[in-house]
Amino acid sequence: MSSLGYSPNPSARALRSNKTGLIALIVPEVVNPYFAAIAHGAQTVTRNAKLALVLCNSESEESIELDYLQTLERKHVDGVILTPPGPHPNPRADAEILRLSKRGMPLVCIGRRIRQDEVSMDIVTTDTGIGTREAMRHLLEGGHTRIAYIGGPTTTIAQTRLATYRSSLAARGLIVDDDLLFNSDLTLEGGYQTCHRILGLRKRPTAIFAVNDMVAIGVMIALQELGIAIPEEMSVVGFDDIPYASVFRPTLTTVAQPKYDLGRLAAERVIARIENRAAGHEIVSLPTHLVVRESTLHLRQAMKQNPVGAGA
Amino acid sequence: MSSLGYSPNPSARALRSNKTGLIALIVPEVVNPYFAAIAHGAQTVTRNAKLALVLCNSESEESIELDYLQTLERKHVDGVILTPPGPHPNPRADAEILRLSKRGMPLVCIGRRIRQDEVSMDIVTTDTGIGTREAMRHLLEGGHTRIAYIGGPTTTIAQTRLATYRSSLAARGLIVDDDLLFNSDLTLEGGYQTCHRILGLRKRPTAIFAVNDMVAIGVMIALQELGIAIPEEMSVVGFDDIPYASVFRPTLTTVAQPKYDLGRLAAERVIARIENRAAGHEIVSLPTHLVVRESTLHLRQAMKQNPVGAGA
DNA sequence: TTGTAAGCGTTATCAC
DNA sequence: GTGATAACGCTTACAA
Repeated sequence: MSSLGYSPNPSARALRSNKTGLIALIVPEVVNPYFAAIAHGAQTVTRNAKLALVLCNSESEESIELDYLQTLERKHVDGVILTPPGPHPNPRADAEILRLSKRGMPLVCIGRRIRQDEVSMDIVTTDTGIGTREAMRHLLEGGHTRIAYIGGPTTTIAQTRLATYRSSLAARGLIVDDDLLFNSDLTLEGGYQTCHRILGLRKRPTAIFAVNDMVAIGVMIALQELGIAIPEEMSVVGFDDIPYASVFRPTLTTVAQPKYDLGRLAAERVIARIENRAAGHEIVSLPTHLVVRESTLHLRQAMKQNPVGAGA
Repeated sequence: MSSLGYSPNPSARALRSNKTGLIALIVPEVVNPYFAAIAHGAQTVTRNAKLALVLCNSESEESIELDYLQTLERKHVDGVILTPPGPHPNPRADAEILRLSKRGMPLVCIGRRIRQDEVSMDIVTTDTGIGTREAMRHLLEGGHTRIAYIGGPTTTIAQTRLATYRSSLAARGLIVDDDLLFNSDLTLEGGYQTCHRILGLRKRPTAIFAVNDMVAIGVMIALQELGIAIPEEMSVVGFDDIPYASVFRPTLTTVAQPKYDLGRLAAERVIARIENRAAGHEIVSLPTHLVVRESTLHLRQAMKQNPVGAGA
């Protein structure tokens, strides 16, 4: 019988069982190490489950993502993992996500929150607040009192971070100076330009907290060009801990996100839902933690060099 | 009829037509920006062709790659794109590749050469020799006479590079000092350690040519730790032009490879073969070019600072 | 030109 | 428990 190389025909099986064995992963840019790491995590899980991971790269374009959302259903994929599409929250795409989810498509979003009241939906995200607080404490204990914050597009996550920034300052009795709040897109160039705006301030900060490692590195490039010493004259903190963070000099202090696990858990969740073992929708939140490197003054150094808080 | 939302069932269609609409991409590590860029290129093409790209990450492990090679046939993918599996050429995997190809599976290899005499096979690769020669000319014109070469595992590509290194020196009447030839694995750490070995030489070189950007950056990290100025005391050149090359400081002079196009052309070739328009197997070679950045002395600088060739 | 029937390979069901 | 049969939805070939 099967002793001589028989293997079942997956198409026939798919036709009969209504299961294609395909899981789609939609990302804005595979080339971004953050999303590559998510893909890696998801791929490992699907491989072990003998499923195929279909890679969908939306090029950060709303129209392409929307197209995928529509096409994938027709392709009869068994499930979809969706990571947030670039900066701009997109109402049409959101509507499509809701539609898919309501039609019963196993669908897990990574790091994105659709309005919670409206839908129940599977979400895998990270504890942004905790990481942000840890980073702020690190800076505050380093003696900084004027800390610039570079935010990104106004997503739920971004709002959480900003709120934590504010409350961390308040908890120390410090006043939030709105002049120190900036916005940037999530690129190197964005960070570079924003840094120049920050340095134009009358009362310069002594530290910059960026929403993202790429932005933080853009900031550092600008600082280096201007001959401003990192961390002695300006400390910098990022978010994500992408590999660039430890390759750039000085190495970047950053809030690490468990990128690989984000992908892994999302895939596991999709599979659970496909196999119908999944008690309702759920939101999973993974821990973040601060990785202290060279771009910030450590407490002891700070005490030596900046007894009270570095002046501008 | 189709006016009200009908869409054909892909499984039934696949069963009938023996075409699943799936193309597999096997890479060692998606997280490596070189392979991520290839994936990006391939993905764009498959999207336009309304096909699905199945991502297979072998974790640089021979056993996993082998497993994919076997499983994908059973999954009835329409074609396979294969990028070289890490450092060690693997006879068993190579045998499987040949078997697949002979069984008529549309299969394109990126940057890897199976023994040419033995099989005809579709290959998309780059003009390593030309890029290497350009880089060597840049260094030689910069006044360098002692140039260390860090090679990787002995693949066909690596051999081409080394041969070009030798002939470039010979063309200038320079003698190849075998003490200046090193080997490293293709990682940051590999470059870091090899750099220490290079600096242990009695007669130090004034330039280092690394097989790969990650290795080159490892070299630069080691140099910086030891307080050796780049490029004044040591020039460094890499290969690939991954994004890290322009983010690291000093920015890295490197031979750019058209990574995205590698993926794009490979996908186009697979599709051509699937559609039976493909006149025999072919080898496509894409151009490479030198990107001069901060890690090497430019000609004019070199003349000022190193009239003849920097002494050790 | 339009319509009907058979078959792709699996799985599930039903009768034995 | 074992073995035949129907049905999944499409495609294509052939007949009307």
